Amino acid sequence: MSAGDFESRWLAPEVNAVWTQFLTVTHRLEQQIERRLQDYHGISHTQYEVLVRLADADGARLRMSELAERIVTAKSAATYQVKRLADMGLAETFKCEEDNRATWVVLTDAGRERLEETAPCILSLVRELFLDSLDCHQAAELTELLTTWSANLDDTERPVKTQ
Amino acid sequence: MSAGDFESRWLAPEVNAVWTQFLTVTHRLEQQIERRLQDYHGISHTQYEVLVRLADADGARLRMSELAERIVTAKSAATYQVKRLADMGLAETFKCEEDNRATWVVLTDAGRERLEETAPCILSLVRELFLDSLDCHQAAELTELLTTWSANLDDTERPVKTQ
DNA sequence: CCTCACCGGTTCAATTTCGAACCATCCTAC
DNA sequence: GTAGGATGGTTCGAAATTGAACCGGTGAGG
Repeated sequence: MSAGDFESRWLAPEVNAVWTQFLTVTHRLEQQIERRLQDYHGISHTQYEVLVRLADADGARLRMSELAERIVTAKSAATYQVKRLADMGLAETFKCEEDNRATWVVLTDAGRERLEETAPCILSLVRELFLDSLDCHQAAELTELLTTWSANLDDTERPVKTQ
Repeated sequence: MSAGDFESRWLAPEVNAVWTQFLTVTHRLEQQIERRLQDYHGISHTQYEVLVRLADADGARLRMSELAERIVTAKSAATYQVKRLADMGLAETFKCEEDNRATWVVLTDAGRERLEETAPCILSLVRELFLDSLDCHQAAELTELLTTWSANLDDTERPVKTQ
């Protein structure tokens, strides 16, 4: 087996270490956020993300599909979680007038309140674990990387039609 | 509301963008890996990770707890997935002689074969989506960041006893 | 030796996620 | 118009994950 062969089948040790550590760090990060959110605010990370995305949206409302895309889940998972949030009184749905197939998801007042209650706690954790470690230079570098990765993901998801 | 107050409750827009994009990118990355693994190799990402960690381990075996820690899941999830892999003939368990409570998880020959079959496909995806975008400088920078984050996670998980 | 706290694993119920199948609506081309 | 494909959502069943409860085994202190 040649060196080139090796490289194409497996990863060079240093590169492999980066990838492994990346997986580990992201999972542990998610885990600690999840735990904090559950313990202190009785809400899951996904549910929190829904609140955030709604609050960020124009008129605090989003079509179901758009929401699913923004929280990066299957549409069915979005349906499920929105129903759950509706039960808690934190979100509501109503029919879209322009397109009878579509449904709007809206943040309720209670939802916004809950978010404002929850955000500081969770954001301080994010700062502590993730953001405070970035100096200006690193933040810029990371932003660039994230943008590149994002573009890669787009390309792979909808493969380029090379005419 | 003062600027400082704002900063402590919410995130400055640029920083917020980094965090949001980080979440999005990591989720989409996981999703595409998962899909590729399922479609082409009928195995989940978690199961693949188990195979990888076992193959990396001394003697291709690991205690159940150690395995759970390395794939970053609850012990019960490790038990479940190992059972699943055992059903597929890709892993086996046996009692630990030194400690009657413990169980070893071992990679079988079939397991190693399956891994060698699967790895190139998935690693090429990881390269394409993630690794190839890193030049030397960025790789070094990312490694440093990952190490810092990892340390942060350690600290928060087992809070420092400040005497 | 006991006792008792801790540790390694498993079991269990509850929650969440996914994709496939499905329904209804929309829209374009004829 | 209307047929047929695409689009927005929901439903459903299967699989995975979690934490709590639990069971033995271990090992340190009395």
